[in-house]
Amino acid sequence: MSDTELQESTEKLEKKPKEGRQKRRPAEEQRRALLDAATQMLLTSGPDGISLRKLAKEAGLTTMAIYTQYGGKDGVLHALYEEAFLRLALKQEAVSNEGDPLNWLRQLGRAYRAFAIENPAYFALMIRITEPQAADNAKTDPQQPTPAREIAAQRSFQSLLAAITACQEVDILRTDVSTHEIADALWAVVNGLTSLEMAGYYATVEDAENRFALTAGILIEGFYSKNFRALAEHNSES
Amino acid sequence: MSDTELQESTEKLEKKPKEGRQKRRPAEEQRRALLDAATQMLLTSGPDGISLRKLAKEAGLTTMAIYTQYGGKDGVLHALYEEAFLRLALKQEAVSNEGDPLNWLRQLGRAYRAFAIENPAYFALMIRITEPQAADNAKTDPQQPTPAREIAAQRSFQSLLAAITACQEVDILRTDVSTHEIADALWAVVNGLTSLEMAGYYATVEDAENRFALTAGILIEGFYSKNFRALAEHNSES
DNA sequence: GTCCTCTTTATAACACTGTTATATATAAAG
DNA sequence: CTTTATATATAACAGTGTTATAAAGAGGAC
Repeated sequence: MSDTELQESTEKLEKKPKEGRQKRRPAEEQRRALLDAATQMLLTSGPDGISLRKLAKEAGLTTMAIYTQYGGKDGVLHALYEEAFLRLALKQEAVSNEGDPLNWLRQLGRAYRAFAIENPAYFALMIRITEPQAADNAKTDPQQPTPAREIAAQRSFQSLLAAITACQEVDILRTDVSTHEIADALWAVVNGLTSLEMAGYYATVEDAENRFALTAGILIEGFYSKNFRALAEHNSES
Repeated sequence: MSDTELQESTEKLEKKPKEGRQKRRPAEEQRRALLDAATQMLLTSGPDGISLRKLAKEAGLTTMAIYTQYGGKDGVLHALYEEAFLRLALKQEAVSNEGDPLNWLRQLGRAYRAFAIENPAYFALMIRITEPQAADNAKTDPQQPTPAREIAAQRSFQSLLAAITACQEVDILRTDVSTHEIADALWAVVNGLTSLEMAGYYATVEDAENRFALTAGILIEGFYSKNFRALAEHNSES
């Protein structure tokens, strides 16, 4: 399954720089038409609502075209994954990185949550990647802890790393913990909170916002450097 | 879908105290045989590996028996959900609540992670409950933020609430934040960290353990009361 | 016990799903 | 132009969950 994805990915990468013109007239057009239909189907019916037959009918093609273009359903979902992570990365990069780096970091967390709220279908798809597979992975190769599809997610992680680094450079955040460790912690918490909210765990939106602000806020404060912590406490007392 | 579950649940509750003997000879036996087969199928093949036809064949029954006993596949999964949360609750309650309440709280978090590692299939099923449904929920009733199946999860939440309350009573944890708010924060973080670990996000088990200890530790410290924080800092300096 | 009623069966059909053979048509290469 | 390889369309395959429908069983009424 994952082998097929990797083959299809490398195959695509090898073909593109080879020759400018594809085999049949509308080859790239088919890919786009297919992906557009899949995107609309995802947004309206969710990840489970995507069917190959409906997809082919919607795009005006046969089922086989999906296999030649994407290698099957997994390939289509994989392409949607990439689109989702790309959109998230763009939203993260749209956050202003000028001024207070701590504010930048906080805005990144809020942007993550906002992305999920604005694009619930994309977020559901992203979560499905990051889902425990239980005993199913016994069929696939047990190694490979970081799948190839995580590469798409790495880009949105760069913004987080940059913001944390900026905070560490001006002695807001601790430097005795690595940037990556802090990023992992913040990402795990923000993702966990957002997932629970999207799953309807919190009764109201206000509840979700409060829980998010409280938990994420406390975690960030936990990574404050000694000097900045003393400064923050001094300001809160005055 | 969820209506069927509720009907099946209440129907079962009304039938049981009515008369001791069921209609056909093996009625309760069928339920158990079905659920045992489903459990084994879950443990060996994961949540997606459960098929009604294979299930019926394994339990020596026809497909229809599943519908009369559980109302369909969702009913079977629902029963497995309950079993999973019951096992988790038992594991949580097995944690010693004597001695240091802060240690009790920490052990509860570790027990949650240990449960996931020991029962990956059950955990995958529990996560599937707590999964964003994206636009799919447009078909079901939009209200009802807390489904009936969460009742099963409430029991394991009680241990967490009790531990936090105990910590608040001896002035270890803050009391200006409600017990439930702290519990929500801790649960979100522990669940988020564990989900990522089970999804293979961390390269090694050591990495996962370190991230878990760091993040959960920092969050708990963030809920320390002023007196306890001062005490803890004093001890660490000596 | 007999009759009636109602639920549970068993068999099969229904409407799907993703995937894969296979033969035809089409494009590129020699 | 011929050959070769790829993409297509059609259809079949092996599944899935769910639902009609008719036969068989159990429970209560008389």
